[in-house]
This record gives sequence, C-alpha cells and structure tokens, in this order.
Amino acid sequence: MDDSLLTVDDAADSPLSDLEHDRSRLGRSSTAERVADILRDRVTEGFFEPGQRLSEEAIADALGVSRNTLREAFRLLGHEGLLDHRLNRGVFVRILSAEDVADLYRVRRVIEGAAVRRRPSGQELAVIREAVADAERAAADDDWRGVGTANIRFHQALVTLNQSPRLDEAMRQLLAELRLVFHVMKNPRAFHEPFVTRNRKLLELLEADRPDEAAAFLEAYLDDAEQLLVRAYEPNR
Amino acid sequence: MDDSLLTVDDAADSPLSDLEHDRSRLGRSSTAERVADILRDRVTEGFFEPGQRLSEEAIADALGVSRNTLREAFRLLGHEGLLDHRLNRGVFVRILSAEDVADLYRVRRVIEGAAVRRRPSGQELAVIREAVADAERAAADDDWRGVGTANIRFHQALVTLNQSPRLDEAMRQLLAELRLVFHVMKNPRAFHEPFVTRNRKLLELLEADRPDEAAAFLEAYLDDAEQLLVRAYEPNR
DNA sequence: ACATAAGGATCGTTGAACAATTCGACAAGA
DNA sequence: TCTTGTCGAATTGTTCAACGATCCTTATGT
Repeated sequence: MDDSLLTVDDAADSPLSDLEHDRSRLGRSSTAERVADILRDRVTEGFFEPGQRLSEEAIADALGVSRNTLREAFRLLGHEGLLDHRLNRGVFVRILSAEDVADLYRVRRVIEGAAVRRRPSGQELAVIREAVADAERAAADDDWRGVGTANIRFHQALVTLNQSPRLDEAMRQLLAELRLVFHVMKNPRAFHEPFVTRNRKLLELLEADRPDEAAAFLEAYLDDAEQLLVRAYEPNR
Repeated sequence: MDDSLLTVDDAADSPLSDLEHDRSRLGRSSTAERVADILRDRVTEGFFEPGQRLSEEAIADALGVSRNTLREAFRLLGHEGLLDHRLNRGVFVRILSAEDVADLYRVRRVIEGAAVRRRPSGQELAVIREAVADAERAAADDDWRGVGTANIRFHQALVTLNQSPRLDEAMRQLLAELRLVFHVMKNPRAFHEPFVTRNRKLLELLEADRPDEAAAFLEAYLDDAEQLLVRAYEPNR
C-alpha cells in the first residue's frame, strides 16, 4: 500500500466523491427489499395484472424465501400504493379507480407546476434535454414503449427543479402508481405520440426562461393526458 | 319481511349507503398496525428521543407481541420517516438533519402554496376558522402545547383545499416528521406565539379571496418558521 | 499506541406450528 | 326459487425457536 492510500481520508475527496455516490446501494441489501424490487418490476411491467391476488405460499415458494420475508416485501409495496392489503384476504395488485387517476393528476399539477416555475440550472436543463431527445429518438423508431419510459424520465427530471429529495421520491411513487394505469391503453402510440412534441415545446419555454408560460403549458398538458387516460379507463370500471 | 327489503340491492341504496360509510373501520385491525399506532404516538410525543435505538426484543417483550409482528410495525414507521432502519444494526428514532428540515419546508411551500391559491368553500373555511380559534384560545390560556397542535390542524386544513387525499396524506406524514424536530425547541412559546396572529391574518386573506397575497404571506410565514427552527436546531448537530 | 482477534449481543431469515378468518358448497327451511 | 345455516378446505395472521451473519466491545499481542 502506498502513501496516497494512507492519506486518502484526509485530503483527496475528489476521487472519492464518485464512490460516495454509489454508497446508497451499499446499504440496500436485505432479502425483503430485493424481493420487493422484483415484485415492483413485475407489477409495473404488467406481469401481475391489477386485481390479481398474490398468493403468499406460491410466491414465497417460487422465489425461495420464507413467508415472513415475503410479507415484509408486501408491506413495502403496499405503502407504495402498488399492492392492496386486505386483512385475512391477502394482497392484490392495486386497482386504481378513475378518482385515483384524477387525484394523481392533481398531485402532478401541484408538484410539477411548482417545478417549472423555478429557474433551472444548466446541468438540470441538460438532463431534461436528454430525456426529450430520447423520447424523440424512440418515437422515430416506432418504439412506443421506449417513448413511455423516456417520457417518465422527462417528468422526473422536471421535478428535480424543486431541489427537494422528498418531492423526487413522491414523484417516483406517483409515477409507479400511474404505470398501473398505463397498461389499459391498448394503443400506446395514440397515448404517447402527442406528448413528444409537447415535451420539446415545454423544454423550450424553460430554456427561454418563461416560467409563467411554461406553467400554463404544463397545465394544459396534464389536463389532456388525464382526459385521455380517464376516457380509456372509465369504461372498464 | 316486506317488499322494501327484497328489492334492496336494486333500488334502495340510500339506507345502505350509511353502512357503507363505516366500512373503512372493518379492515383496520391488525396487530402490527396497532403496534405501529402506539409507537408512532411514543415517538411524536418525544417519549423515545431521536437517535435512540429501539430494541426488537425489549419492545416485543414489553408489548407482548412477537418479533416478527413488531418488525412489520417498524417497517411501517420507517416508511413514514419516523424510524431509521439500519441493516443489521436495528431501528433508531430518526434524527433529522438541518438539510432535512430545509427539505420539509420546501415541500410545505409547494403543497401549502398551491392550497392557498385555491378558492375555498364555505365548509372548508369553517374548519380553518375553527383551528385558528382553537390556537387563539390555547394561547390565551398559556397552553403552548395546545397551540402547537391547533397550529398543526390549521395547516392540515389548509392542505385540504387542494382536494387531494394523497396530498393530505403527504402532509400528515410531513407534519409527523416535523414533530420530531419541534422537541428541540426549549421555549415553545417563543416558537408558537408569533404564528397565532399570522394564522388569523392568513385566514382573513383567504376569506377576502385574495389568493396571491395569501400565497406571498404564507411564503414569508414559512421562511420565518424554518429559520426559527433551523437556528435552534443547527447547533445541536 | 495501534492493529488484530475473540466474544457477546443483536439482527436477518427460516421453517414449522396453530388460531382466526374467508370462501365456496351443500343442505335445510320458507 | 330464494334465503339462511352449517361444514370444511384453503389461506392468512401470529407466534415461537433456531441458526447464521453482522456489528460492537473488549481483550490480546506487538
């Protein structure tokens, strides 16, 4: 071991700041949380459909973990709004009502609305720009699933303008809930396509530093998205 | 049995809609949730101090529940931000950093700011008015603890103007976290007194239907509260 | 003084067990 | 035919005991 390693904790932070960024992953390793990660993916991907009951025994068996551990994972996802825990009846993939969708969009108007009224830094703009470009690329490739994920990244990037970790986290959970609903859209292109150009337009308003117009534009944006979603959704209920 | 009972599922919903209202009480009874309720009270009351470790064995023993059940309760409160779960080390009462306090107030500005920009209904105003009156009554009685709880009710009532259950719930959790910090104020009067009259003033702005002024007033209100809190808080850290 | 090793305490996870509850089926009665 | 009561299988809620893994403290040696 050479000297540079011995003095590392005192002076040289710059090479370590990179590592420090990954530190959040270090603590992240309990079986229950890893199980929750798997189930979260399955649910948001639509592998488990809304309303479906998740059998404790079957899933614990399939994943090779004990029922107690699986229950901790269930409890986690229940708090995220993805699973519905009914006493003595089991856990079910959450079914969102039209009223739930409306509420999610109410929250989005508040959180994203506050975000676009802030003056973004160059670095923040770069992330947003990247998400817009990704969506446009995916749209050009007819990859509408890719457009959907890029779109989600776009809105998450918007929320970071608030500079609030808690709002970032709230948005994360909100979008996970929304993904439960997106699966009812049988025609993903019709749902995603209109918003690709609107993302670009919103970005331009941010770059031009016109917050009021950006906020008004976003409001209309969210109104339309909500209507599109509710109309495709309500009949099934 | 008369005819009205035989046709109950078709036509006469009105007598049943009352019962349906009580359905929420049915599900609410799992041991883990009841344990979580108890611990939540203890933590927000300050019985368990921030940083204190909560031993699984000791508490499970004291409450007469198994470790597994207690763990489910811990997980619940961890998600609410009241407990800090460190892998293999146990759960601790959360210690909020000054940065956490700043973030909580960032969220408050967004959520409460959006709330006061809405036009409140008469019923909503009545609830807010009640909270303001309660705070004034408690202040007149030198009951500064009472002022604190009335103040919390005031801000919760503000958030209901958003008409969003999810924002209400977010505010509930946010205030629970903030209560962790309030305990560092050794002089509750100095902290709560200035805001009693400001609550009244904010109410008047809402009643006068002047949303922009209300929003600006709230902004200054929250800025001052945050500063007061951070100044009393930072030294201890 | 410092690094290292051993030990105890506590957590993480498992598997089994039993009580409590739900749900469907089937029989009895109006 | 429709409602009601009852039974039993299946599933969840909760507890308990056990063992390995991890952390913290203390003792040990250099």
